[in-house]
Amino acid sequence: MPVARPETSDARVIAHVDMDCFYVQVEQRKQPELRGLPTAVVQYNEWQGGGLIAVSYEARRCGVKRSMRGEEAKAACPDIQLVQVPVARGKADLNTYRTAGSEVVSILAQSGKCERASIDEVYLDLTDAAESMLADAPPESLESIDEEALKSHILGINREDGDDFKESVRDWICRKDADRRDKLLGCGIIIVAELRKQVLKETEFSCSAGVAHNKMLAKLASGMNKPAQQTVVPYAAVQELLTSLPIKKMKQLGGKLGTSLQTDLGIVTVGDLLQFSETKLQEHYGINTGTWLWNIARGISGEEVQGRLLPKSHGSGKTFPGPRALRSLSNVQHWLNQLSEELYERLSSDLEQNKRIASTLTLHATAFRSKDSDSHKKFPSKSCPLRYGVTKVQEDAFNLFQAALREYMGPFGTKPQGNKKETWRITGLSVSASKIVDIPSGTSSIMRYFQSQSTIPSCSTSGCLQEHVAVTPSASESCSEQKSAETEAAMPPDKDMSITDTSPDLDNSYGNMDMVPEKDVSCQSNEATEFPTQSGSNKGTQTKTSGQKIKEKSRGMHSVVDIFKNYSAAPRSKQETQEDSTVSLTSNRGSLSSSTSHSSEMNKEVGDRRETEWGYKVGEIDQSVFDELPYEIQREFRSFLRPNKRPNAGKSKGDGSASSGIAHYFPPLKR
DNA sequence: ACGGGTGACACC
DNA sequence: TGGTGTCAC
Repeated sequence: MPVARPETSDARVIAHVDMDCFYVQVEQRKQPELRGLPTAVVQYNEWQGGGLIAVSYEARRCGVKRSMRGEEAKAACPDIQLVQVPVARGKADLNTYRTAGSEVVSILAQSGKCERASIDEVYLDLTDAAESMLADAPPESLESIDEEALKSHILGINREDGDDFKESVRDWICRKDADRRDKLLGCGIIIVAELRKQVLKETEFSCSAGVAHNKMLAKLASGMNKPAQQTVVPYAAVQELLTSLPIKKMKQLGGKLGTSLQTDLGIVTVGDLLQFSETKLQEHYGINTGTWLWNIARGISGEEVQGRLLPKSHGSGKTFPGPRALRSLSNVQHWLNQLSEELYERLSSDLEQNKRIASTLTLHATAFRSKDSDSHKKFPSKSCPLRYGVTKVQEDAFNLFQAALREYMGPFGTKPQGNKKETWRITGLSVSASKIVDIPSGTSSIMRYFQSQSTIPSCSTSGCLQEHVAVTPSASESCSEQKSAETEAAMPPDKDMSITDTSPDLDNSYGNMDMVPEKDVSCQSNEATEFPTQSGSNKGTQTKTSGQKIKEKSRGMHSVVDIFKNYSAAPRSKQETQEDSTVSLTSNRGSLSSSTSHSSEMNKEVGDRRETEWGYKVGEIDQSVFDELPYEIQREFRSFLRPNKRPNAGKSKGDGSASSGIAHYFPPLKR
């Protein structure tokens, strides 16, 4: 699965910045009295003291390790301070850590291309910055070198002898006869040291870093001297570093592939790997992975730093181990509601802070079937278009679950196999949102994407759009009677922490699956209109929530989601994919209310040519589709239609031309 | 059948 | 595609 990326010819300067026991630091910043004490962050304290997810270095010295239980940690290190992960909606809530991670990213993103690799890790491409420094103010010209930079570990430079190691570091950095690549790394050292100091100053978090010519080596280096230190891999040190390195230490080789290398080919160290020809490796692992392996054995990796500061998906999940497994639909629904709420909260802030909307909702679950044969059949994951609105996400998630459950339990209708009821247990649930696209920034997003519609070369005609949209799937093919009242009543106010599932189990049997209709059924959402499921393609997610919507879609309605999808498919004008370095922390750059004079001018244009220039008519977007828009977009849409009421109407001419004729197509704002 | 909750990515 | 599997922190 790793894929080979040949090294670019020019030497790059890549840094990997890794926060030291990040969750612990976040908690210690919140509670400074914990600083310096052996500390661990733990979640779910009920069972054996909860599971550790971060351990301070003081605690590590006591022998505490990640993946210990809280009680073990206490045994190993009686003084350890255990801090619990915040809990919301009955599940771990990692938002404080995400936010803290964003703080760091927004600092690190200032100096070059930046990739948020995980919640506490960042890659930086400092090539440009290093080259500039080399040109304008090379290290040898500086009268003093940053003290932090002088503390760097430079592979290949002996650091043991005495306390003049800083001198040797200085010498290395300033060597004027050095290879250009080394000079660039020398600049990188100084830049990274500076960045780390800035991170420490502005966030109080310490971090470690690796500086090298590619991501793989930088990543390797960042872990070599922790905490709060940085390590550099000069080109000349690569071979020595790698030859004795166990392959399992290399990223991507920590799992099955690494094991296979070891057991099938007898490869333990990268040096061993070096002995194998590229073709030999390809024979065993395919062309891509083979080449990739051959390359990394030589320290070659051309993987680029992706300019991405924001996640590409959001997910919310929870496991229900052993005795806590979910055994009833109503309990599953309850938890899906909780997960969906959290997910939606995060989607909302992504929209507000980053102006992005997600378009796909996916449900994952892990399950077991108690009786019966192939019990390791996987529970299928299912996805559908994401409709904005908490209850919509909740409904869709539940519908996806039911569709998947039917598939999982088999194509038998409502009858149990034999006389025993076949039962299921759910041990893990998660909902996630993906395919996140930027909304055209600033103001008038709606108009811009309308405009973009007419400029998309390949797929701008309404015919194409229509076809695309006509069968916009949603989660409700399996749309069951929601029986929400019943469910609500049946659901005990979350006593879930009790060891067993205490909720009623009435509906846990496939024999009782009448509430998960196999065939068509009337879909009772709020506006419940009856409709037939599409006959042939009973394939899971092919129908719309309401019959009304189906009808209207087939008349040529357009889903806003599709519009956005098409928009994002068009070449963006934005040159670099790197977002603003102001990420989320700086809570928002102008909410939609911050409009510009641009908008009024656009409005005028819009007023007259609405139906001719664009591939379709504004009025063709019906209410149900409108409802799928994120609330903020609805709001903007509305202001677009009624310029006089636009938030900063002051600047607008507000000719009102659109206000009467079109506005009635659109319902009151709904959340 | 506890390493939990999240994420990215390659493959088909 | 959407769905699956792997990997990592």
